[in-house]
Amino acid sequence: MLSTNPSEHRPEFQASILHTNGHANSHPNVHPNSMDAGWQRQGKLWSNLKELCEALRIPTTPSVAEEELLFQHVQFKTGQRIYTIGQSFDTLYIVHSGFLKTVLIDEFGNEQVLSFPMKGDLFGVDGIHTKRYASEAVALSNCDLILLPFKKFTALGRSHAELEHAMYSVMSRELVREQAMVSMLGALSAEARVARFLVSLAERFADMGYSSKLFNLRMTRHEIGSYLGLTLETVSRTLSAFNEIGLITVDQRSIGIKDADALKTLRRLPPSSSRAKQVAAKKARQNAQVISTNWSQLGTA
Amino acid sequence: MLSTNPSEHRPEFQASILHTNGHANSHPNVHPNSMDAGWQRQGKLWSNLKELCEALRIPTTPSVAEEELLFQHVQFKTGQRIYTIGQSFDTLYIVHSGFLKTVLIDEFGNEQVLSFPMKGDLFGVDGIHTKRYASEAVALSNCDLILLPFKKFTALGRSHAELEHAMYSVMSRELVREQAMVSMLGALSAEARVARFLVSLAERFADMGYSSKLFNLRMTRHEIGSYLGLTLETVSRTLSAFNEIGLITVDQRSIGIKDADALKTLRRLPPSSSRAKQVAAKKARQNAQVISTNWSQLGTA
DNA sequence: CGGTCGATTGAGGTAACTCAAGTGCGGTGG
DNA sequence: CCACCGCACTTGAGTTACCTCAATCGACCG
Repeated sequence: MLSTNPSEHRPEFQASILHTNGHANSHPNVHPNSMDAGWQRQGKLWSNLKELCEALRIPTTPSVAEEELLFQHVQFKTGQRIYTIGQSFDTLYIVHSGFLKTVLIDEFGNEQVLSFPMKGDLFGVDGIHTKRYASEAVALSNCDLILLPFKKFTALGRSHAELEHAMYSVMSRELVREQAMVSMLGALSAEARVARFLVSLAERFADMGYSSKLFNLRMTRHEIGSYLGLTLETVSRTLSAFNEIGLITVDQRSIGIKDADALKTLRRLPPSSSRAKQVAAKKARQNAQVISTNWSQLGTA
Repeated sequence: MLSTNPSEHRPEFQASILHTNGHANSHPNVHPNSMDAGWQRQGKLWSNLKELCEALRIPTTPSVAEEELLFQHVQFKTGQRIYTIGQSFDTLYIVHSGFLKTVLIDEFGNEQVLSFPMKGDLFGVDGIHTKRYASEAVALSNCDLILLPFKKFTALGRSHAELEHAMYSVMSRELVREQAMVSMLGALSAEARVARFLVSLAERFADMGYSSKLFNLRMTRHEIGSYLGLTLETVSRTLSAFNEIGLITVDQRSIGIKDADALKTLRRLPPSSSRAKQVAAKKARQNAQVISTNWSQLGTA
């Protein structure tokens, strides 16, 4: 069991993995509501099942609402690690507020960013299979996370049949996201990747109740590049190019979306594993004008 | 039951699939719905739970061995599609024999290969979330698949508690595989990707009881390229290069592994999102002992 | 035997990388 | 307070790894 001491508002129980110097760097940022205020007083350290389901955007049924099980929260400061590769797995995490990254680290110490979990996202799933985390999670801002011990997770599936499906669904969702990522890395140009990244971010901010037109990046160019399989210079140049074309405005970490539609459809000439022979050729003919239109959009740069 | 709903996306196509019966060229007029009674005796068309678990390499417990539930098999011939994108989801598939590919198809009809399922692999999982398959599966050879209706799948988790964990584990395994894929596409050179692909194939063949030193590719250069985010020409050139260096032998689809170790460690100068400098340095300071441990472990290689 | 398809190989182009210089911000110390 | 320094970011110039286009060749198949 976890430490069950709710009066402890500065959880040190994870100290073993958290020897990071805690510079309490509170971001000066555009928080419309509720975010940083989420864990106002030291009171809000636990959530019930209903709140957990709401966080994960899972439909709540009456039986769920009645469930009295409580789930502990835990706070992390910017730069702190939630878990490291190889660490023994026993709990999943749900982001209640804040921003994180999950990374893989290769044999040379190079980081590869895998995802940027934020409010409502579940992470830590990669630890289930081998009982050890396969990646590393780091807080990009102060974070409030809901702990979901894997044992509780599976038990929930058994006690609430309607939840079991949701469990699988959430994991399936993650898999689809990874597939989309693979597809992007395998087939899209640098500009298309950055464009899609921005659109995706905007949509996620919108889901969270923030502005999708103006927001602050929580990650560096280097981290974006790592996520997208590009160098930080390419990311920077691409953002500058989008800025010149008028698709966005850029000022350091602050991004303004000016032409979301153009960003969404931006593609450029199929650069890699494109050639799709018969079927592709047919459809390419049908869509010929679309491609050329996109070209001209971007070609004026 | 396999999608026998004529109002689905590709009614006639599905129907034709269902009529194909790998080993029995008779019964040209059999209805999909009437399979169970008629075909059971013609060889291995059903598996029990124990066999299913063995196929998935899941530990079998006594209670599993006693389970009398039967799971239907279905055969597909080379080139046939198992399901298509957007098709209503209700069953998962386990490869009993044969080779397949799963692909994503973009708006121009270009294929992006996501995986090459073979014996023991589970696929179709991406359909759980939206209730529609997010990808398309195609047989690269004649295949024998075990049908695992999702309802049965979840029910198994409930009736056999020890299986529930296995269910999540299998899905987690898939997720880790996708992560490795993302990492590869984001950070490795063309040669390293092809090398790792060959090593991975060799290991999977070994798992299946085949030779890991000499095997036939079941996919084209184009499909390999699509999978690895490369063009078919680059794949071909890289294989030729490996051949000249003596790492492998190549003759069309036939591959002989000559120096597995060299293939495994082949990397080349970190080509993309590598440079770990600042971020790594910062983290090194914060978590000095942890990181340096990792470095010393691997840096001396 | 011609037609199609997959694979190989060459020549040339270019998108993205590498290296490098320079800016601006934020923190720190004299 | 300002000088300094570290870090993230921008921007430029040169390089290269991979893509594109294209020709050739062999295997398979009706």
